[in-house]
Amino acid sequence: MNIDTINTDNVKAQMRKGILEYCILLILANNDAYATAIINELKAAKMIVVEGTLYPLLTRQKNQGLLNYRWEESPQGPPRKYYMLTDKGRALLTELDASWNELVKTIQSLNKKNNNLQ
Amino acid sequence: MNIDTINTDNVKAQMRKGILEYCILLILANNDAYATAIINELKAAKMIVVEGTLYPLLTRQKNQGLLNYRWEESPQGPPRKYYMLTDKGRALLTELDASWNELVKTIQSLNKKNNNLQ
DNA sequence: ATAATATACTTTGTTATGCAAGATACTAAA
DNA sequence: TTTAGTATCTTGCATAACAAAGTATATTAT
Repeated sequence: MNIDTINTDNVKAQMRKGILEYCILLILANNDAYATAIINELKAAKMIVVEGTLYPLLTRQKNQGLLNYRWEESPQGPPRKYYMLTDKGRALLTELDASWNELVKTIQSLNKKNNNLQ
Repeated sequence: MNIDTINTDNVKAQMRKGILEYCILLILANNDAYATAIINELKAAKMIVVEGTLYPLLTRQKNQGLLNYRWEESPQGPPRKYYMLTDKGRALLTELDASWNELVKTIQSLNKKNNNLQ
């Protein structure tokens, strides 16, 4: 997914597909985090995500320049890759916030129509 | 996507992928409609969808027993396939409404965290 | 008549991506 | 030195969104 594509026409269509990416940016906007912590946070929010999904996604976002990472030693076990938002990532997050709000409104309006007629 | 899968564990994960399906059920809950009309309604809501996406999706939902259709003559042009919700489709729509609300709350809570810390 | 245009449905091939499953690697404790 | 726990990464499969082309029907213009 190209960041420039998101910004133009089909924001909501891209939002539809990008909710997981959006959630990751939201989590990282709060705190730098490593993959397992992100998975746990998503699980706590009842959004099941597995490693085979998350790792490639983080790599993709990093390659797009949305994220960076640093290695940190763990109190127990192998070192952890802590991801953090870049400026570009923060900029995209701001746009995705707007797209998300639009999507919510769109679905509200589709719902409202039904309520009016029932 | 299996209707029984949706109802159990990973509602939000399925919701993420199923927003377009959700929108179609929402539109059809309002009025029976044929494909071109559905596309226009989604375009009006700035959710770009093309024929190559919509037609297979409608067929899928019909095969799952969520939709039925009837043929209707058009004032101009070839006959139209009007889709309508089945009872099963309405039941799923009710569940997806709940899942959607949960997803909105989840993202609100991820957002709230950030606001509290800034 | 018939060619052109508009409308509508369908199919094909490509690409992307979510996931299950397994592989690799580091650390600590038994 | 083997087991258990934590963590990252990879592979192979299935699904699905899309672009693009194809098929079919009806109307209008020539």
